[in-house]
Amino acid sequence: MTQASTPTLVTVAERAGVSRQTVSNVLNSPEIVRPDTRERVLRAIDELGYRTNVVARQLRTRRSFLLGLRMPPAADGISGQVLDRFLHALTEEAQGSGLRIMLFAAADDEAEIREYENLRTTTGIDGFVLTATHSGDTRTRWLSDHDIPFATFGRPWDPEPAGRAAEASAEGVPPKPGHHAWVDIDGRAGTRAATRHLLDAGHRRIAFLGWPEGSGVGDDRHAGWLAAYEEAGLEHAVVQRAEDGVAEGTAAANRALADPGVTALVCVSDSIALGALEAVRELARSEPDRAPVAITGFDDTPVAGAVGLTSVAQPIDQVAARIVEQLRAQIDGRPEDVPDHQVLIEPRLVVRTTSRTEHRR
Amino acid sequence: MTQASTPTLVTVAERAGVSRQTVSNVLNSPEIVRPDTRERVLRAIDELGYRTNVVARQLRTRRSFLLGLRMPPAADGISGQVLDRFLHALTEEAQGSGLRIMLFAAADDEAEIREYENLRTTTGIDGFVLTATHSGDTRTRWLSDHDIPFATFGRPWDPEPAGRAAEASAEGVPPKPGHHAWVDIDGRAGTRAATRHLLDAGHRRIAFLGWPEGSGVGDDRHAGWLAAYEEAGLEHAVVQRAEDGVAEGTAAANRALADPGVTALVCVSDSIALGALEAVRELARSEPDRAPVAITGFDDTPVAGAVGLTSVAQPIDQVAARIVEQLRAQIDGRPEDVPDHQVLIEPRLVVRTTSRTEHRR
DNA sequence: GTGAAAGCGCTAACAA
DNA sequence: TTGTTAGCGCTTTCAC
Repeated sequence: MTQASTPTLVTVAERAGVSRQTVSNVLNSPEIVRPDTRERVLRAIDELGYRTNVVARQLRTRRSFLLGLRMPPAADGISGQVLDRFLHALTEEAQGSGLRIMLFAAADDEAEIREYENLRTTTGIDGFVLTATHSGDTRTRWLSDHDIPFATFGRPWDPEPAGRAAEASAEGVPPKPGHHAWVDIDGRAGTRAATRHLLDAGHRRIAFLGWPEGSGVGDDRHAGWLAAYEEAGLEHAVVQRAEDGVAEGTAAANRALADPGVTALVCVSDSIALGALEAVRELARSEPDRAPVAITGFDDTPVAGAVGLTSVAQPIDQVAARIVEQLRAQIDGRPEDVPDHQVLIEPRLVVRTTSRTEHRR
Repeated sequence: MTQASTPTLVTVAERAGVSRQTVSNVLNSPEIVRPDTRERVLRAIDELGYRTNVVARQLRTRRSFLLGLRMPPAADGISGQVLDRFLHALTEEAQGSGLRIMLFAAADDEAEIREYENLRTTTGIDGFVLTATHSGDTRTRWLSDHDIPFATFGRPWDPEPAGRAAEASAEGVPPKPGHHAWVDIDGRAGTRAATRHLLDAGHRRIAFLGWPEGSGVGDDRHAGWLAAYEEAGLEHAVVQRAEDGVAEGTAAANRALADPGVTALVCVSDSIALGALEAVRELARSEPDRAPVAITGFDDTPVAGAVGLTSVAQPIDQVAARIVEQLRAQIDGRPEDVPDHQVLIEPRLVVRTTSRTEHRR
């Protein structure tokens, strides 16, 4: 009766002439085993091609080394690309740390929370990665309350809920508003760099093309433009707002360029910037005498590179790495080992042709 | 001693006053259990909030209901978006069929195969979804040889390996070259529709801007352009080839437009088409008298919608649905229940402004 | 340092 | 129809 099936701990143990848990020890606490025994066991493992069955281990240890991620609804915009890259980096980074990514779908936050519970009790998932945090996000609260490891790509955008925190601590519940692990890109720093870059080139009236007020990400980027102006001791110029999209960008740019003094546009996204590019081209055609208008985008999507758009690049790889790091520490029960629980990563300005027009007062 | 921990089959059994096995039966073969017992058990399940532990079940049944998917290297091009959408549709579709998607990373096909083996013996993954099939693909062969369920998004692009097939059958190995489950978009039909659309509008010299010869997908799309010309009984015009990319598209378009008779461009991808759009605009500026040039792209990416590019839309949702269907059948051991083992899905031409220029001979 | 026993939660086979 | 027995492959006490 040949042992044709895949080898188990017992198979290895028999071969090495030891007991089953000695093999287990060699695998999990090698330092506890005498060197020569260890050597013998390792050889048997190698000869048999033994691979540990993680399902069995999971049943025993209740740890799956699985991370759940909701596959967010396909973004219409060009900016959806960012998520794609994040997913890729995350998969790679997780794999490097012995974790796996499991995808799931959910229609909305409420459904997502239901799925957390489901995946947790059902497949024993160890933790979750959240994207697209927004103000009034109920997911982080739920996960915190249930002591489930998680980290978010994106800050908590809520204002500090002083009222609730006070109330909660009165009831003895630890107030932890937004005190979860998160990693985010410093959008403010990004647009500030872009705006400075344009100010340095001599531009004085730089319009900001943003999203409607109220989105955390959008407001953050707007703040960077403001900051650059304040730091330069200048008065800020025009702001135009629009939903994300190329056509919307064209319209917003046209409104901004109605002011004849405007010589540059800082855009909240590459989609908007692409639309602005269109508007600027049209302007160059209709008013050949007007000074060339510089443009910067945000996200550094492939299209930006393609059309020569100066843009703010998000170091997605870093984001993924830190998220995995934080999650791994939480899962291993040593969250204190990761000093930076909440990480803001500085983006990088990638200068291309659309901002290369020098201006002097 | 309260039962604070999550309920198990035993907990439910005790509550319902039956044996563990009966509860299991209620869950897995309800028709075998007497209605009133079933009712009682179900009530207990409900009251206790019991959820079956899939890990334990998996250990016993050796089935994980997990599908593996390699997260492909982030595509630089705009066309990468297609994959993003596929991933989303796949996740949703799989979830609807009780399957989950697990991601993994691999540097190349060889590493991917190693990971198949790894995931298989380690986490007991049930099957794999492959993307980006290409000629000389070793992955499908390996999976077939190991009897591992899988389905590919993309046809096998190899020529029928007559020699090897003959040799294999001589040795008694069933020759199954490319006889695995696959779903693909009919690229040929797509470009054919695009070309016809332009021919119907009166265009006669329609250039094809393609990728370098040798890629299955690219050649397939090229074939559609040829077919439309042949069906129309006309002689085909210019072909220009370039690597995928916006700048490359501009260059190729310029080469094609050097022929003054060319009035339309059928492009192999949206990236190329976007570049072509740029070239056509420039041309309109430099040679205002030349007839407007129509353009079509391929993939119907968000950018296409944004700039008004006529493009061929891939029904990704359908692809995902069929793939899950096939995989589910294989996993359940009833592959014969899915009649169409190999599915070619017809894409849809989305007409926008870039092809709206009417031409008469 | 090593081994024996127990059990994670479930289902497949058989017996009652 | 229902219950009993056994075991999936692993790790965690606890003796030795």
